[in-house]
Amino acid sequence: MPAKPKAQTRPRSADARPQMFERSPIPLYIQVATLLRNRIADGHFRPGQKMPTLDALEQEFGVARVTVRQAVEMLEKEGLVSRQQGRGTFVSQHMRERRWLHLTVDIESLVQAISTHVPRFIAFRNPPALPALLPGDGRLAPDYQPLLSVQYRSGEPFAVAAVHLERTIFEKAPQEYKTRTALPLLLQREQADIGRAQISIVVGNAGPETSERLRIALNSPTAEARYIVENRAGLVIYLAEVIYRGDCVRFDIDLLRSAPAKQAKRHPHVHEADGA
Amino acid sequence: MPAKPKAQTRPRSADARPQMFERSPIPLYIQVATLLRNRIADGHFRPGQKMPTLDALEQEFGVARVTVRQAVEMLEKEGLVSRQQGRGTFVSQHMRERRWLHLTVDIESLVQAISTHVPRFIAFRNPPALPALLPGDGRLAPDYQPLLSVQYRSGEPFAVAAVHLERTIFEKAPQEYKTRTALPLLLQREQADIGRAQISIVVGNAGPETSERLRIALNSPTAEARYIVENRAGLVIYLAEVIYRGDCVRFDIDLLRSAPAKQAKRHPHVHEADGA
DNA sequence: CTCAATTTGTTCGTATGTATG
DNA sequence: ACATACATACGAACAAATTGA
Repeated sequence: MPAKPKAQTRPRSADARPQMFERSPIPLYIQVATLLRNRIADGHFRPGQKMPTLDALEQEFGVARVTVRQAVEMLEKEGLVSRQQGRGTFVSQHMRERRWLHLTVDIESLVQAISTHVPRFIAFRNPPALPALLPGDGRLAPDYQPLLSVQYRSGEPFAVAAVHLERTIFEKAPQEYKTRTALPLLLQREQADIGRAQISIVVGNAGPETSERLRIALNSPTAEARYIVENRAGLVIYLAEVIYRGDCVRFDIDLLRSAPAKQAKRHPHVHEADGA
Repeated sequence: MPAKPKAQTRPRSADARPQMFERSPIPLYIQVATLLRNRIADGHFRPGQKMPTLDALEQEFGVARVTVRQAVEMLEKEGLVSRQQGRGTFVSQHMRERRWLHLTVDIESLVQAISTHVPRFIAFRNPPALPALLPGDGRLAPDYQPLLSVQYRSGEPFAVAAVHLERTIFEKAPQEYKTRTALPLLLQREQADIGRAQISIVVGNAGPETSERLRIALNSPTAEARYIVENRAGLVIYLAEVIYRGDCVRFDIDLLRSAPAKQAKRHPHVHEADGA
């Protein structure tokens, strides 16, 4: 045997990742696939267009040919591209509009949007915990009715809602609250006594139950919206955590309070009384 | 000797994942680590408390001992837990408050919050593309000045901003716009002529440049906020895409846009929880 | 002090997945 | 397609430290 039958191949430790990918533990080919998928989604690659050659991609990302090939293979299985020997890889579809859920965040628009959603209520044994209060929030009532539901749109689940409704308000119309979305009902029935309504939005990641119910991967990104409604006395009468799939939702917020005429009946807060 | 010392070992194809983890291509031990980290973050496991034994976790998640051990090892390297042979694993710190950037989304609060941020401007060759307009947006001006910056907080980058400022407005005070955050300046200088201001927020994932600039993993979740400001004639004078780290930001929105003067008293504009 | 139970640490063998050239 | 290297994951057995009886 010669000293070096195939010379100094020096497989660079097989996984010394290119800089670009180094911060992520996710398999390389999946990261590459995600990059390419994003380029299709944002129109960088358009339907019918030829994708860069394997060589080009290999060059650009600094990965092995097999790796980028594996990535393209994923996209083909998803139906996003089609490959042809000798010709190249072509973008087949425009990705269907991902962010189809547009929530305009003011009270009327929101209520209107929410009323069109279809909730399926879920039985539970251990009632879900109340979301934590933030500084500036009002005080808690002694008892809340929990209501768990999954929101569907054409058969696909897109959000899970864990609602906590102040007990006495729930008791006023339990059958309604148990079958319909609570927020529109609440605002309709208690309109005169609403003192404060706020949403807080964070980017989260799906836990085991959520990922199961939304049929998404564990820890995939979500938008968590925490709704809080207080009456004029500063009592929290509604506290909900709604977890949306991160990839389908958009929140639109008007920065200038374009106060429609209706909002003229707004009532000022009276929080000074209880030492805010 | 019992009948089956090692019996039917049947190594179940080495990676036939338990149901719970099946939807994710991420290595198992990292998924488990994330679950445990979340439990520490949300107070399910408290500082000083003993974590479940390896055996228990192994049982709960249906993974091998070595795997769960690898997960705990990650947490130890992060300084979240400490392990002692023969005793167990203990939660060492309360996780520092992750979401320290609280953006109250109304124009005054937002401007005030943004003015405290420290931008470092970035040179660029290819000017960044204009974010896409949405239905309902105004019309575009013929020319915009792009401004790229990274926002820092105690040395850590938390957002990248790609601002497009209408050319003639930029030319009125180029030096100022090149050194300070544009939005507060703009609203101050053009206050009388603002016709519309809106934010749209989506959950996104960091592309190559963003992940590099924010020093986060490629494709890790982000909050993308698209700011648009139009003058009274419906001309888009400011269009910005700000990409925040997904794990540090919270958006607070008042649904009842009540009178700003009083609101200011109750909600401090930005409360930044102690970062360190 | 010893013993046993508990709990983490270590190692082996095997199978498969990822990534390179 | 192949040879190579390393990472991931499994199951099992054993070693070492801690605790309490």
